[in-house]
Amino acid sequence: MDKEPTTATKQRMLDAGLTLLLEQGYHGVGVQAVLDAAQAPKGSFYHHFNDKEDFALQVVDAYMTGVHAALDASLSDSSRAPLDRIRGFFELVSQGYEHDGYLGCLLGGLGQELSGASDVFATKIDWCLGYIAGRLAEPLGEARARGDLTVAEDPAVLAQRLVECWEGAALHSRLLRDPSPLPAMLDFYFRAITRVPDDG
Amino acid sequence: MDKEPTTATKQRMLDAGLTLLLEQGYHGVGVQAVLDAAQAPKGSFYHHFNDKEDFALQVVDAYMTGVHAALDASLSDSSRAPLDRIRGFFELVSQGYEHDGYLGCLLGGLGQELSGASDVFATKIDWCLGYIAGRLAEPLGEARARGDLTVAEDPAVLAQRLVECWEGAALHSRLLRDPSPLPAMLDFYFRAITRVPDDG
DNA sequence: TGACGCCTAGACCGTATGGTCTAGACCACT
DNA sequence: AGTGGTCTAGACCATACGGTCTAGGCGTCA
Repeated sequence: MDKEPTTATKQRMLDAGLTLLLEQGYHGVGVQAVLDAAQAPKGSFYHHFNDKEDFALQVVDAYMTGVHAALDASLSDSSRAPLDRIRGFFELVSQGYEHDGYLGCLLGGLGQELSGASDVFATKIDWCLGYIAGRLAEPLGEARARGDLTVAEDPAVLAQRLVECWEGAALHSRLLRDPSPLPAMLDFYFRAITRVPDDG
Repeated sequence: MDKEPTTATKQRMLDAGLTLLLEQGYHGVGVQAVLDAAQAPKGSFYHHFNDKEDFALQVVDAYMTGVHAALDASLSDSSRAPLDRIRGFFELVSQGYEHDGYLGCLLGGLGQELSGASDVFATKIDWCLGYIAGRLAEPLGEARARGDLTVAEDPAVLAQRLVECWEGAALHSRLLRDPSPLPAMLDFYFRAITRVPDDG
């Protein structure tokens, strides 16, 4: 972590960028809008960031900082069963969505918008989602070792599916501006990999 | 179907729009780019469309025309089991994705990009995805009636989950420019609602 | 106190954008 | 032949965009 200290102005711009990019997307947000929201002049923007793309990438980094924190907070709690830890992670994430008015996931949003035209973003977002899946694979492996799972698939693969499912539910949540698809999808996913389905 | 006949020029613009919007998104595509791709002058664009938003909405309609065709073609084949018909639908959709270079789903793309700032688009895309889910609910209901399902949930709810799962896989496919998440997700989903998982 | 580096400040620039406007080609109908 | 509607054609406009540039405030260290 040999990062420079990140001045207050830069942090304000990143914070504003997080909100604005989530709501309006990359091309929907002008540099000026970030400046206005962060109460900063243009000079500061181009002092701290090479260009708009660099800015957005750093916003993604800032977003991932929060994700890391949520992952660490949830997955390390060894008093809970592995699958419960995963659930805890997504509950934290959901709380973040609530705070933003249920606009879904920044990674999904920017990924959809930019990955068709920008390899840089496609690679970055894919890496981020893959990282999350990688972290979730560990408790999934634990769960399998404990015999909690009723499916035999590689935990890494199961984790990929989980993240994909979540992103799909997050899109629906964004369209509805409503959280309901999120826990519904989690329930569906966990039932799929654990309990034998019951047709009662 | 009391639609006006849609001139060749208008159709060229819609076709170009489909490709361009899928690749670059709404804000990433200028009207001029559509004009160039369709070899049409600006006058034609604003003759056939009120504005850029109207154009994009009509591109979505054109996209849905293809979806309807795929739904009709797949779901009506009563010689196949209901779940096989659903699989057939997504196989057709996948072929469309292949044709476009695995850029995912236009509905997911525009939904993510625009639904934060435009209620019109949010509502429209949600309606489209809901319509697809509605169509898929029928064969799911049939499957349940036949005893093919091992879950008791409402077919409409299961169909919602399916569409969400698919959109999540389509995003991953787009990021990777690779189809592999699509059949993987379908396998996961169908296993979840049918066969008892096997830990062999 | 002078010099240097970091950061703020905002005027300014070239370009591309969405959208308008007028002119005219083409076709059907009378 | 004349007329009206549909569609093509592209010059044109105001604005907003991403990005550059110079100037100045401010703290630090010699």
